Amino acid sequence: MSTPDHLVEAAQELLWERGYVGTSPRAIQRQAGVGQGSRYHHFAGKPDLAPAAIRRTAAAMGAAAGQVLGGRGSAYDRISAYLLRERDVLRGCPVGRLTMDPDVIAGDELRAPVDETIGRLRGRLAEIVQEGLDQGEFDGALVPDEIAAPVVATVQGGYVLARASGSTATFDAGVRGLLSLLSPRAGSGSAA
Amino acid sequence: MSTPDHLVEAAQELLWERGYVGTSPRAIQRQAGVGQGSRYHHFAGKPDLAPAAIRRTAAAMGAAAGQVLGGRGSAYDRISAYLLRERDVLRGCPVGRLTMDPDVIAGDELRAPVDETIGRLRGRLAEIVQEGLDQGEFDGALVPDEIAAPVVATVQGGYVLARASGSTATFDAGVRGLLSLLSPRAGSGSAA
DNA sequence: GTCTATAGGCCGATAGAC
DNA sequence: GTCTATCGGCCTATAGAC
Repeated sequence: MSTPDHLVEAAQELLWERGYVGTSPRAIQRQAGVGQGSRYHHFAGKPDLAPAAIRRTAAAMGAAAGQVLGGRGSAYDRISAYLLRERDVLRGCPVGRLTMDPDVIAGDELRAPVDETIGRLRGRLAEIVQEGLDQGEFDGALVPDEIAAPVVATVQGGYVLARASGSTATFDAGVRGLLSLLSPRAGSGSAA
Repeated sequence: MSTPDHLVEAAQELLWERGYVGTSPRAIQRQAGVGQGSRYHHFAGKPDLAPAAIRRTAAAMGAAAGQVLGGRGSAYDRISAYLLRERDVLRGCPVGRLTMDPDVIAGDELRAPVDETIGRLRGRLAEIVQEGLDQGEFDGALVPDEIAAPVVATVQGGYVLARASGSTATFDAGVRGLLSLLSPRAGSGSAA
């Protein structure tokens, strides 16, 4: 792997762990094991390195989510697969985490990749809910966009619960609870 | 108001906006409009000031949530009141936000007030869900702890969605969607 | 109880050798 | 392309005057 890639990867790790305000370019180069000159040769500064790292993280996240959601089961099965997907829960979401950073939210360059990744995820989930509605799998009163939102939010908020308590149990409880609310058996569903 | 209170209040504001790693003692004293000597007279340093600020914020949040949840309507009505409660959505949750901070999570002194506040909120919501179950208001298959979690998570995750998109619309969509899933009319509920 | 001055550290960025 | 040296800035914390 080339030096720029090393730097971007180190930046991804630190942005995930400490956010934008907590990540110094010095720490990035230290983590990447490269000198100061090398870093400045490849990147103009933090405002140049951070977007590259965020874009790469966002792309990886989007691809992983897309793969889970692109399966072949019922709508409920695919949403379930997304919610139950393996995660490093106590580390939180490398993309969603950035929204708590004022410097990320302040400008479009850093915010855009975050917004697009989460927006696409919501859109994809809404499509799947619509498919479920078409199949009579869900209560016809449900609005796809309004179901996609709490699905994503339960994951993002689940990280908050888990990190607050220091345990993944609360994340898991949230996922199970949301699935019980979505369950075709629990809703009036096609049987209504 | 006394000088220590000024400092704690300034710390609360900055911790909400920029988190622990992004908040310098210097910025706190600047915001409070006091000098360096005054600050060090009242507080030993950031590890002394931050817990005081976090505890006060957590107490205020807990009291506000308790008031909304202590109403007299049906279980659904009280959960609905909590979810629809007025919020400064784009600023996010002053308590939940802290969970994304590695320095807050690292030690018990800063994490404990956050954990207790969120834990009590979950517990209170679970009690209300149990009341709803007792009244036949909800589907009997629902587990109180597992419903309380996505309720809190939808709020916490809703902040992520809203801040990512720069709009409160996604937060509102999540709340509406979750309420539609909880609605006695949509579930099999007492009619099952 | 509050001020100013100062010490010492880390940071971001640049300059220049190799 | 990578290094080391260095400047200027902001920070945390302390010391001492008032």
